[in-house]
Amino acid sequence: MPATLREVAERAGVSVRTVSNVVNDFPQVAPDTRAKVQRALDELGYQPNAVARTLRRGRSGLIALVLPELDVPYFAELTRAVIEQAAAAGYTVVVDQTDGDPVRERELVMRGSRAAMFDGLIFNPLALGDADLRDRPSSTPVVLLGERVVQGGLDHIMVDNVGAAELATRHLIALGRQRIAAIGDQSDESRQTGRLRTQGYQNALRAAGVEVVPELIRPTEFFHRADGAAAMADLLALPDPPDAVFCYNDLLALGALRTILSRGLRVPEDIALVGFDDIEDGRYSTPSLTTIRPDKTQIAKHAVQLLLNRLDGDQSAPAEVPADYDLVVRESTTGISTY
Amino acid sequence: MPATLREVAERAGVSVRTVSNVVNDFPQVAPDTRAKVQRALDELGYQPNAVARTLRRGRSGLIALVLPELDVPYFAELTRAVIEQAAAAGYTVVVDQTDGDPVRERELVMRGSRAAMFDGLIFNPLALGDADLRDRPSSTPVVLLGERVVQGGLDHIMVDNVGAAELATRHLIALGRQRIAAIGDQSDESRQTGRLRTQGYQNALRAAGVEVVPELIRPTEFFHRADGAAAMADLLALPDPPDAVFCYNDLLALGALRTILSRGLRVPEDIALVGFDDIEDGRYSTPSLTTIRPDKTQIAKHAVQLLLNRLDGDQSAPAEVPADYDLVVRESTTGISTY
DNA sequence: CTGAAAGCGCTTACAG
DNA sequence: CTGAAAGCGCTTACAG
Repeated sequence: MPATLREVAERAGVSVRTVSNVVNDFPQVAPDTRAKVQRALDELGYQPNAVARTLRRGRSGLIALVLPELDVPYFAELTRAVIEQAAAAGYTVVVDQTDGDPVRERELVMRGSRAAMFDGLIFNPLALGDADLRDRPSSTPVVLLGERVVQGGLDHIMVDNVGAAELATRHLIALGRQRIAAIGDQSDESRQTGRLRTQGYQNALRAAGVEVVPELIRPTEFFHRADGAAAMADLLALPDPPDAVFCYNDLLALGALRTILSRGLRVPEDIALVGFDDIEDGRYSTPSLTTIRPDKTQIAKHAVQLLLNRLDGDQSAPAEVPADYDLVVRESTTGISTY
Repeated sequence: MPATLREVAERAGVSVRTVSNVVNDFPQVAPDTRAKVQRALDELGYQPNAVARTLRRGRSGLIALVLPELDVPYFAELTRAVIEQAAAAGYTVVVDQTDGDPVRERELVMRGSRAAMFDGLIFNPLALGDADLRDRPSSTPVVLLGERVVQGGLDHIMVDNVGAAELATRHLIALGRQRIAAIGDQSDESRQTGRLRTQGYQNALRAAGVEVVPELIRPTEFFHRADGAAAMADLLALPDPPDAVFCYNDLLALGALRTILSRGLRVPEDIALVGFDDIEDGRYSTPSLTTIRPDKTQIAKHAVQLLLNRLDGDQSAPAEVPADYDLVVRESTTGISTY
């Protein structure tokens, strides 16, 4: 059992108030009282009880980051950025994973359960939408990440998926490709990302006068390597396979790359590839991956800042913050230069 | 402000005790009392205060997983496994990242700070060793992961690094390779992993009568792709480059692979490659990666089980649990079969 | 500069 | 089956 404040006070022959003053480094403590208390503190190896302190103060110093999947590199990299930003503000981040499961998302965000020890939440939903989030019983501030459209009056940071997908597709068009496929469309109403990127892809094709061919738009259930590999196999089985593919994230692109190379085809000579996310894997694949790079540091910075504002009592209208992105051109569209 | 138990009690015209009984689903509540209370609960949107509950109960239902780096795929994949195992036991896992920084490791594990709201800790140290962990002031149970040797009387799960490295190296020897390099040695006293794997590598070479060539053993600061790429470049600059490389993790191997391919060399024809960890990236690279596969599910299962035992008051001697592993042979040593 | 005491929001023996 | 009350370990206005 760790020592309590009262035990320290008894040992030092002072009141708990004075011990608390010393523990919290308050200035108005007489030097020799401080020394006496400090000795008792050391002897008993006192550690403040964080739970009691939180109950009393009304703040834990903890914020939760709730993400679909920690082992998706984009989220892992984003997590690193959020942890750094929060640490700079004196907050500790704890991370939780939902697998995009609506039940788990609801449980974590509605905080019915014991997860409710956090001062605030940064939440990237996959399944939950406007309706679910509208009347949370909790007053814990939430900042939303990602494309799930929520009009429910919560701060929200997202990349312009349509614009980014257009940019990626235009790049392939500019390369002179004519049969440009897309991997990652999602028919599921609750998954917005795929739909929005398909929209941008189609916009770009139409603007360039390139025909939109439905069979070149491949839906996937998830955005994992395996999905990309399978979708690419389907595309290669087409009578007239594509000469370029826009994959809705880098994991899909890496899966597609594996399939292409395993058939003895070349990237980008036979098929050019563009991904999305700029995860580290894509910088080290051969060929390296041309991709859309969302500014993860900026996303993290905004998310933490918005949350801190709310914690400070900011009552202003919910913010809709667009995150910057750009196109990073690498070997999967320009070719490998062996040196 | 969320409603409190007392407010619900007043509204329902009962005592807090009765409300608590309803909230916690205790059976001995009269049906109509229950209904009355339930109505008040619903009307006020009552959510129990998890902090107060934890203070009172002495348990939060939260366990912390403290890892060096979340964006290293091995740890991300391990995290998934731990979350699954803990969830099965009714615990929620929160994850924290130390970057192997001794200051952060100490802060989190010694729980000087507000992180101290967890019932238990699963900790993979990088910098902290025996001495540091010996006299923790806290009584929160800890289970250690990884190779950092700790005799301090804590439960500990680790893979046999020496044995696994021998297995990997023997595989390369069996392929007939003669100049087998190693990437990932660590001279730093506090980093055990590299040293142990080098030992296994050397054991295997000696047992096979292959000369140990110091210049073929490359130290790296971290176990990241960039380190592997740089170390491989050094090896290729040697007058007599290796014909095989054992990389101490898959990330190093993926970096090395990138360097090899970018020089126009072939894997495995010119240089065979073996990694360690079996991360998903290595299953989708071209060529796919031969690797040592630690049983991550088993590690997670043991870690959670050991922790639960301690939480249940288990006072037995600290356990040293070896984790299973095996060699997964893929294209980076056997060659790519295009189909 | 320090003490005695209230209270954060729960849970739970103790009565009845 | 339900109420009045103590207490988990802190922090902090209120006195002095």
